[in-house]
Amino acid sequence: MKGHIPRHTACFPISVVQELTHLSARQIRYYEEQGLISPERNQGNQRLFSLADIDRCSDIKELIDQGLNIAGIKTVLAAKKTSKEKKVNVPKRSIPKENLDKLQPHLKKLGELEN
DNA sequence: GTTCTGACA
DNA sequence: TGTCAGGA
Repeated sequence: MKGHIPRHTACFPISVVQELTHLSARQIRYYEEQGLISPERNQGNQRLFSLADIDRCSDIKELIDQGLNIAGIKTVLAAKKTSKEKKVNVPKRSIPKENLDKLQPHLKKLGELEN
């Protein structure tokens, strides 16, 4: 048989991705908004996913299950693109830099209260 | 019937 | 994230 579809040939509707990744259409669309995936579009403006896209969604799914937020996933996927097999240190939960900045004042106050 | 975008809880 | 509206 040669019914093999090239990994990068986009030809699946979002419903298929939902079944194969166990992600909701809402999530799939949101992840695209965040630049995590880049499905193509047909003439009707409907998304067309390739097997590569679905694979990527599976990765995202797992990372989400592990408690990672979008920022964390972006980091992982970026690292994955660079090193195809090198093992990268991935924090269980990445904290957006913005939040860390907001935390500084509070940490300072806590320190003062301790004294 | 299925998917799309935008918006609100 | 879920869900609804209104259109393609």
